[in-house]
Amino acid sequence: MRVVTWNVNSLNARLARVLEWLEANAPDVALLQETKLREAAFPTEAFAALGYEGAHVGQGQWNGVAVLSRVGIADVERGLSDGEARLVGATCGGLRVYSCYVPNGRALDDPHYAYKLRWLDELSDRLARRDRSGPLLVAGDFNVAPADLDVWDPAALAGLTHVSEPERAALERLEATGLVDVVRALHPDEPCFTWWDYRGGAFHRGWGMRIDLVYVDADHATAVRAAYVDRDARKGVKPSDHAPVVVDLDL
DNA sequence: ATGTCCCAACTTTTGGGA
Repeated sequence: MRVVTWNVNSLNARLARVLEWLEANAPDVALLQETKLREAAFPTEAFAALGYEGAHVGQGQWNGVAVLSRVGIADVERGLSDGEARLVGATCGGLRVYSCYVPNGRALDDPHYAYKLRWLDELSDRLARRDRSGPLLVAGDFNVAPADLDVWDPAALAGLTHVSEPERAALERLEATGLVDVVRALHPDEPCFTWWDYRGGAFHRGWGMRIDLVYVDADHATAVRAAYVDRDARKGVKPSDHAPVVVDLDL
């Protein structure tokens, strides 16, 4: 089974590129973030034409998460207690998946930063109580770089969000529910950046971060055959500022 | 590091968010 997670930064602006990518890479399940669409505006027919069913939690201008699947969608789970469109879960071909869009945090002294930490802890609490009878994959834009290897220059980011100790500790609590960061597990020494700012020529300068993560439950992490970032998708005309992260599993 | 992109709006330019 092939699963991809991708923060598309507006599904409206990115639809042609997303469809092209789906056709070329043929994932069984696609987890999208930042659709920025009302639920009524979700392009159900365009995805159906490629064989995908969708489950979308949208709120319009901001946020928005979706699951696309060509192996079935059941037991859709919508959101956390904050009411924002940042989490959707579903069971696709026997695999339980979650598409996550963690709050950005903005700055360490911003109320949005405390909200980010609370949101991650609520996600951890939810996953700690999960049904462990089948395989689980939790992925999305976590807006946290787990370690210094995951950023181009730790010194340049000191004092900013995405790299602070409390954010990293919140990710560690999530992992402690029994999850494995499979890109890092398969590539222990490569940065594997997933996001580059649109500004300042960041992509070409290599100023990136690994903030889009794929977690698989520890019992099934050994079923992962490949886990990689498609950085070519960050190139070309009207790219998202995030690249897709692909995982192939032999469940 | 902030040279961009995307959205909404009493839209033709600005402000908010990332």
